[in-house]
Amino acid sequence: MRFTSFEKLSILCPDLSNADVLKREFFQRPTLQVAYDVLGKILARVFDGKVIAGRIVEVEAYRGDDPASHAYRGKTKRNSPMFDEGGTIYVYFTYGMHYCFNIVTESAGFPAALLIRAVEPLCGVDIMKKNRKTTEICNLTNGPAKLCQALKIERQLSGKKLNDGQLYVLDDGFEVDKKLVQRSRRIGIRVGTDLLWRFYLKGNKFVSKGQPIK
DNA sequence: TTAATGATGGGCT
DNA sequence: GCCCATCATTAAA
Repeated sequence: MRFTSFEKLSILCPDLSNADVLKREFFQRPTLQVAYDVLGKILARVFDGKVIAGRIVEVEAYRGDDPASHAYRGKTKRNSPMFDEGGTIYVYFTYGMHYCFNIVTESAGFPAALLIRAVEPLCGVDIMKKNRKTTEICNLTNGPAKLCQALKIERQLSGKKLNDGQLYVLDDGFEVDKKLVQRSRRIGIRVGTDLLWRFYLKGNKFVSKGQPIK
């Protein structure tokens, strides 16, 4: 299945003109496996007739059996997308001002998701600069809330499906050097800090610095 | 280092 | 229902 829903794509985003949309089944697998495999894939937002996209370079896994997960205490209005099938979008609002974007994984009824923490800008950089109110490339998408701002990912997408007109995950054939995939503890949490469920591409300048181990 | 900023949800009545 | 600590962050100092 090709990413053909937007005709001007090849003009605006030459790198994506031949990219494949990842099948729903890609996300309906064990969360940690998806976390590993999704590094290097492309996150593409179609908004206002334009495409904004970046390559995924840092993710964190959150599972229902994990105390750091929003789904740990069961289903609520906010976290209900985490209980849907893999390939669903989960966006939450936090700290009174930020959105964070997650890709739901596993099968329906098994709550789990991947927090996308950083992408490397590929296209629509001028739009990203406008959305982020900065011209510094390296400050556009190097954080979970930053990339949401850059790609205009907001609450209304939560619960919707990927690859359905608004937000896509694509494979452009880019091969990740698997030796560069690193694991670490997750960032910004108070519980579940022992789990090495953060995955990132070593040396990529959009990846977070990380947190000291206490 | 800390303020910004408000939705969320757990605990209680 | 009400209360209020917490929060998968960011930018400024």
